[in-house]
Amino acid sequence: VTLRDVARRAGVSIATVSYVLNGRKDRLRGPGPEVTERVKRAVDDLGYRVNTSARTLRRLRSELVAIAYRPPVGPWLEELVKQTEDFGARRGYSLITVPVFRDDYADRSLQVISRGYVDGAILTFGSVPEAELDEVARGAGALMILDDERPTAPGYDIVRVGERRALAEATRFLFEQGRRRVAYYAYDDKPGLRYAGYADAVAEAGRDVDPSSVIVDGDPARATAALAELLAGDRRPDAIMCGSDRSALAALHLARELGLRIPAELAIIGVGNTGVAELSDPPLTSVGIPKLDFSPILRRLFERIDDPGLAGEELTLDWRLNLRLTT
Amino acid sequence: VTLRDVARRAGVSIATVSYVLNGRKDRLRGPGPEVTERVKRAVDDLGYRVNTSARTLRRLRSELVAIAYRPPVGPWLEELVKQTEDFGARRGYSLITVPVFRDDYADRSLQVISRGYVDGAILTFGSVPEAELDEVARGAGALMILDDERPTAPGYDIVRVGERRALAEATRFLFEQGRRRVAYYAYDDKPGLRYAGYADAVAEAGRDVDPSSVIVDGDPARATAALAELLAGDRRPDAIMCGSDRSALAALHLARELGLRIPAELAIIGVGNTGVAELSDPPLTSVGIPKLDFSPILRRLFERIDDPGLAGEELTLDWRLNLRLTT
DNA sequence: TTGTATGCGTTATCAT
DNA sequence: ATGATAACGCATACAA
Repeated sequence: VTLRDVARRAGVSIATVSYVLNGRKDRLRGPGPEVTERVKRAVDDLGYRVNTSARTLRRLRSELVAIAYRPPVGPWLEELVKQTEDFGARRGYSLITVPVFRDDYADRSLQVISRGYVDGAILTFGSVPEAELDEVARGAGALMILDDERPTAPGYDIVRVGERRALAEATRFLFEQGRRRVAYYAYDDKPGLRYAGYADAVAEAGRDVDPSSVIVDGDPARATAALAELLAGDRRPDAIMCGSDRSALAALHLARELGLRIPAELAIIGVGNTGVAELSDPPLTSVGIPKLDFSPILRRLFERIDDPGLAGEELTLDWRLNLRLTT
Repeated sequence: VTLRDVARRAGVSIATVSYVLNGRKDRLRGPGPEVTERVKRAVDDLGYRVNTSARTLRRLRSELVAIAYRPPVGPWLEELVKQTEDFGARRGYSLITVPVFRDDYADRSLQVISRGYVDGAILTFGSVPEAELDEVARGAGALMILDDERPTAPGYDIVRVGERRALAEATRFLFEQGRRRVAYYAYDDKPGLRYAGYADAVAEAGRDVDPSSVIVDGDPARATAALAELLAGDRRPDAIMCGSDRSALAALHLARELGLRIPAELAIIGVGNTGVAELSDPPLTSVGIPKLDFSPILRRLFERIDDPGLAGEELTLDWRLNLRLTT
């Protein structure tokens, strides 16, 4: 059922139906109340729904933004999604999210972005494989890329969080506290920027990274087992820099089971500064933005949707150390 | 840059360009290699990308499916998303997900589904407010609704899991084990079907629900505090039926901190039968489908995409009690 | 105030 | 084997 059907039924033209439903740029008021009434009834009777594709084709706007993400999701992403939904709704936009589980499907998953169906998109950390990014970017609408390393370019904006610097800073803090053996513990498949920041600080302190006190394992169960062994061993660390709040909470839990006094015998720092950090017992010191406020990013994204010609800008969402009771 | 630009550049008609890029219904082989080559180069040179809206308008297919969900997400949804991405990819489909945070934005969030832009959608539990469902359904393509209560209808399929029955069964199991005081513990804003199942079994056992041993609180921190108090009190339960695996793990944790022997002094059952249930220490008894396999649902969804006239069917994803070491 | 007619970019049909 | 052309459904400039 299309506009034509409605028009026929209401005894008016297609243009009038469209006018009633969406108004017109060149008119202030709508058609007369009697016509309006007839049209609206016809719409209801027939159960007319606008055809998104036709409208988008005509308007060159879909009023849709997307967030690409790579599972598993954490509270951080959830908050971004929520704020984007809020922010967009006020401007008449809807939000979809695009999960990217596997690199070999990534191009297909991202087509909805790379083929320009959405007016704007936020590509969160790790959601787009390096190899695909150019391809995605050249076909997309407004783009906001969350990435610490990728260089800026004219077509899009980039958001930095300074992971590496922030983790170095946190690790440095532990050394300055007088900690001697600072371990690293993360649920990652392989060491990344966060580990690099840790390693930076270790090197800066004039030490070598001790491989036996670095646990990087994508499988939480295996990682936990390794950590338990480390904590029970004779070269027990007196601090753990963790790759996430989740792993930090697990470490905290383990440490308490072993009866270690926190932070006296063992300091723990997480990453993300998610809500659970504040609520844990004891509250967890964590690296991250103090308050999850993405409005600068969203403002900029919608600016760019309105004006695609904007130069590429570098935004920043500074991560820093949020001290609580585990350090 | 459109097909016309490419055609001009390659010195062929737009029909030929389309032919090269997508084949034709009425031809088996493609155009000659020389033309093909010219067209492909023109496409590369100009950076042509198909316009999704135009294609969808013409084809009456977007090759997109959606999953609507209500945050927070659990492992269950993540697995569904992953399997859908896999399943769809084999059929040339991409997946988007539609988060629905707030009921007052729900209609807007769901527009991408209700306005028929996706060929099919899975509406997971709680993602669509009751009041919106008809509205969404009438505009959508193929629909699969995960819901235990909504009646079947000709336009879509419904998946039942039998939450209420399954929770009653689990609770009954606890009574049959000889447990006397079975508490209920959930991170929900208000009692729902799961609680109802618990209450059914309590009534069936000829008892009254003891309000002091029912903890239903959307805030995990508050809920945990309440449970701690309950477990420390003089009317300590000897079993806890939990509303999720997550809350069950928290209860398990708490119980162990209090030094309770599990399952001798306290039995715990979770819901979801997620991966963590198997991996916890001790492994958690949990209500859910034994293995997260959504292929029957997906098969049916795509069947319906191919043949929208199909009658409404009732699928089932039987939840049952998966016994492990906490009971 | 309402209607007519055009074009958005594609694909499918029919003609060459 | 390739091309011309007519829709797909909608929004708008322009005419009435």
